[in-house]
Amino acid sequence: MEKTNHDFLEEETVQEVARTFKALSDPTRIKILYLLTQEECSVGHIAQCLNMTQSAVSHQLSFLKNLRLVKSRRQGQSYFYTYDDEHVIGILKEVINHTLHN
Amino acid sequence: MEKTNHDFLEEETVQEVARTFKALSDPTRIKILYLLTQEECSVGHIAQCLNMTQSAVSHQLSFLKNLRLVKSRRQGQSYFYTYDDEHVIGILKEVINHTLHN
DNA sequence: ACATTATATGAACACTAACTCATATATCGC
DNA sequence: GCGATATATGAGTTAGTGTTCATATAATGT
Repeated sequence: MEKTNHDFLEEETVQEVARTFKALSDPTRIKILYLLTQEECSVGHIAQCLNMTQSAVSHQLSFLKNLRLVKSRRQGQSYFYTYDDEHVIGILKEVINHTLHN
Repeated sequence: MEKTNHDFLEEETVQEVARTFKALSDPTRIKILYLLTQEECSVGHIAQCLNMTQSAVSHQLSFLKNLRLVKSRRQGQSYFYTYDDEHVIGILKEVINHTLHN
């Protein structure tokens, strides 16, 4: 096929798609998001569940929040996080299931 | 929820899921895979279409081949690549469409 | 107001990843 | 066999990523 006959994605589109997948490409972030599919979690709870430092978890949460994949609400001294992108969570679950059944 | 009541993924599963998403997290690989959804391509053709060096494309193809996301056949001096994982291509298309319609 | 608890944030560090450059390998036409 | 073409591959470089450590911010209980 000639180059001119191909369908090319806009550079901006490619970048955005890459960003989405990148968010899901780290084991820690996968674990965090998977936890959040089960319940709203505080930072400390996540850290405890995943055996990670508070700081490491917080950094990743702020990463996910920038991409609007999670959101947070304050309650007293704690922040509670929930996922905020049904589509991305759906993709994650799909790949997890596919991986489990292979 | 108590930690013991959560559902945790096997470490191996998480790693594999992360690998899959990582494959899709780079703009170049996205472009290559998207091209391959349209037709079987030689390395040179891909390089020309994407304005990249032969070497850069070849490195990424070998990356994708290691994960069995693409396969190649030789024809004369050329190698022709096709995608080799319907599920991953499906995920890619889904995220592309979702990105386009937002 | 002060100590405590929970979280966020910035800097530094180690590790990884993608590209370039040079070169190796393999096929083709002659 | 030889030059030309197409691709693969290894080393080196540079940019990016995830963690730790130290510290800042903010709410709570006394």
